[in-house]
Amino acid sequence: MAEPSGTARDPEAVSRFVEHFAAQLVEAGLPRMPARVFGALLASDTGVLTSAELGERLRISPAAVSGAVRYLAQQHMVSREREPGSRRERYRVHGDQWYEALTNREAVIRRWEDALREGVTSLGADSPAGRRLAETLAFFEFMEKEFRALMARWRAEREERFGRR
Amino acid sequence: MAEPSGTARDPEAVSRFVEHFAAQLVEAGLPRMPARVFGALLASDTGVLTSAELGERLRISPAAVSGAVRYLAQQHMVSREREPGSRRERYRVHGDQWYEALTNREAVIRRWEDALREGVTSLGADSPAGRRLAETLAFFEFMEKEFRALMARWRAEREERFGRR
DNA sequence: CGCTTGGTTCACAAATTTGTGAAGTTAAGG
DNA sequence: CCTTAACTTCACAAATTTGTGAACCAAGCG
Repeated sequence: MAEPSGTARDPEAVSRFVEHFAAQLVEAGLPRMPARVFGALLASDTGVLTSAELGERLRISPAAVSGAVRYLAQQHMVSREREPGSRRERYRVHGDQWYEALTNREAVIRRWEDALREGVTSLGADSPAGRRLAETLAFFEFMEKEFRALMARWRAEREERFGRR
Repeated sequence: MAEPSGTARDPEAVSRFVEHFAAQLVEAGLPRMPARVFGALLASDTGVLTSAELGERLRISPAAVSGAVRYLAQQHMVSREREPGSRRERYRVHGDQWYEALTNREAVIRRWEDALREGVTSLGADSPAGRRLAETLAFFEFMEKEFRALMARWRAEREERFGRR
């Protein structure tokens, strides 16, 4: 009932991919369960799964699902949708949304910048250390600016190659 | 003896910056000790400190220093230098090196791409899930390519603003 | 050659994180 | 209203990670 029966795929193969991909995400710093849940969503045909489906596919408790999706939603890697007229909650990976979230660490970078600015003033802009911090700060500011342009270019290329969503 | 006495700074203020900045890095996924060590190096005037100096400033054991610098060196965030004719080991943050390492997750991305490619074949390039994975893969390939150009632009801007190293 | 200083490795205790079962909460459906 | 389905929250046990002291190693120096 989970997938439109159009494409019957080997669940073994799907699971192998999910676990392998999740392992890479874990290595990159994502907690284990969120990584697996994210992998399962990515590998689902519709890109939407309910909590129950996630728990079943990954063989984890409802509590684990709950924790994982809360984390992912906070990171903007999935969106939750309350299907009206039903108690089922559904989670979705948007084609765009998710990788923006992964790379877009905007908020994180912003806090680094704040800390660096604080450092420059408190160590003195004229001290050698102050200069090093200032340069680092300039780098992040540069990246922040350039990144917007880069994402815009991607959207253009994407639309051209995959069509609009 | 640690710093050239030219700029006498408030060690309190330095420590505050180090801890605050380290906290941000930790939040971004870096382990605690490496983050603190990195902060201490960033905030030092020369950008070079010995193990002993690091241990003293951060109030941590030699073992902790050893572990932290091993980690940082592996991530290419610091380089270790064996000062010839002395047993002292010195650790350095290069102006460039370090932020390239932080952003440049090249190896990580490469492994994501591999996992995604595997997924596309095993789920079928024509299935909806396969198409989603393919699009994700295309995104990372795009980023990888663009990122090189972006770094080149940064080096140019940097040289202009801060002079060559 | 030994002594001594600077670092590394190892085993372990402490702290943190993870995932679970069980109890609690909310709202649909009779 | 009362029942029940679908989560969520909580307390706790298990596993993992962290940082330390202690033993160990390597290289200058006398």
